Amino acid sequence: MKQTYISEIGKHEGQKVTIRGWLYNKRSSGKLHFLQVRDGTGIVQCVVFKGDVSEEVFGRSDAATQESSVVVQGVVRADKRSAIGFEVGVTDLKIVQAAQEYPIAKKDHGVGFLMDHRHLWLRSSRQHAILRVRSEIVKACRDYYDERGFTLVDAPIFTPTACEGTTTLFETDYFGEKAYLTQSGQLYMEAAAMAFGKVYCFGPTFRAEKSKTRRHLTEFWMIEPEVAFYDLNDDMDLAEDFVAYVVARVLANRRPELLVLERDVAKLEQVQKPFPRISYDEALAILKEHGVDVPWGEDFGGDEETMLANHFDRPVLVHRYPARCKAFYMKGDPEDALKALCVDMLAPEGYGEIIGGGQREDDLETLERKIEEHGLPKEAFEWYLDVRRYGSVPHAGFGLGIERTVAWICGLKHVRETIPFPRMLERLRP
RNA sequence: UCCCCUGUAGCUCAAUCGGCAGAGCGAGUGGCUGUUAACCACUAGGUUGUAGGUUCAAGUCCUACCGGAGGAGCCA
Repeated sequence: MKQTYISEIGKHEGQKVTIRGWLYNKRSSGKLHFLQVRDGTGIVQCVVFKGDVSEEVFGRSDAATQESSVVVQGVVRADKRSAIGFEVGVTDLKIVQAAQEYPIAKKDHGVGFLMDHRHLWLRSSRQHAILRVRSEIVKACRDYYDERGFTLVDAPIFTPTACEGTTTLFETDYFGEKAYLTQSGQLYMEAAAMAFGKVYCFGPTFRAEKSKTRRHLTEFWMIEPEVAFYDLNDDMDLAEDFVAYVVARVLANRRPELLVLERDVAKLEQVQKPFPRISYDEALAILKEHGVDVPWGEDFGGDEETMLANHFDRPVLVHRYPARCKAFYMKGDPEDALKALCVDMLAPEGYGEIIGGGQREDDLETLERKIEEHGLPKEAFEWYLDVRRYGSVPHAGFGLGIERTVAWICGLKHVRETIPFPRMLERLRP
């Protein structure tokens, strides 16, 4: 008999179906066994009544252990007591494999234990919901650019040089030469934008920073659009429209998962265009109102970002930071040489920076001077300078960190749950 | 790299002033025809992270190391 997925079970009321999955939990009451069976699309209660099945089937049901793989046959019936409105009256049960004693119990576990068992933790309903939201976010990101004439141009993972300095990169041996795992595809996207106009890349990036916070991973995913002939304002328009679109998609397609996560959906529904846009100088003024005095030229710490974000009910764009706390390729503000034409987007509710980007320096001589000022080896950037030698145009782009975005939309305390197998300062396995 | 907390049964935790290592969950056995982290009864389960030290006596105090957690800094 053909397999029926639990998500489709309501269409089969009164029919005999076959469900293949795993035993999520079991309760029993003498002659009745209540098997909670999950198949990846949902969980359904399968009721085994001693009077309805053979001695063998009832015995197998009695002996079935948590997370054993099973094939259940039975009749779908509506039941008001069920969370999904239906249950299955079992007629036959086969055990594909009888699971050993399952390490993850129904009650409390510490984070360390759960992270050690991440490969099994993925089966729990909460982790399941988070990764379904992540999947939707990734799809929404791709759809957004694909539907707007962008071309996906994948950036390399192995890179010969750092964007700026080598202290935060993972070094590898590349046939006797030093290579680094990429920390951004941006420089390659700039070259690609001059070929295709509108491009994006989406892939993993790596940072060897010894950061031990709820917002950091050593391996995380980033989507980086880059557009020829865009200035800073175009860039901010794009970032705002993009983030509003992604949030709307999750609200449209993943509400049940947000419910499982007990996310305050009203806060997400407020994420509508336009987003507030403030300059770095205005941000300093807001911080001062809250009694925090950041000297001009300093970057914001986590507390300051949270304070700024809490000032608004939706993501806020902060633009024109001091040039000295930004990368060499950022274009200087023509109205104030001390400032860069850059923008960060801070997520609400203390989730921090989810986007960083800006307009790039498009003048050859200025860029050469900046590379020198930053003490970077010019020969390594010759190919990048070529982009300015042959038909340079104003252009801009940004990078959005997927994990911080997932953490924000799901309302999670820590980014470690937003990626299937997180890589962190003290954690490489499983 | 720094600061702080922490390590006791498979898991989550308790153990008063340094004085008999205990509970819940999970597991096993038995019971129960509507359970929703089911419930009830019984059973098993321990080199208290490791190595030293102080003491009549250390899970408890001290030192070092190892693991875990939170925070800071770092962080296109």
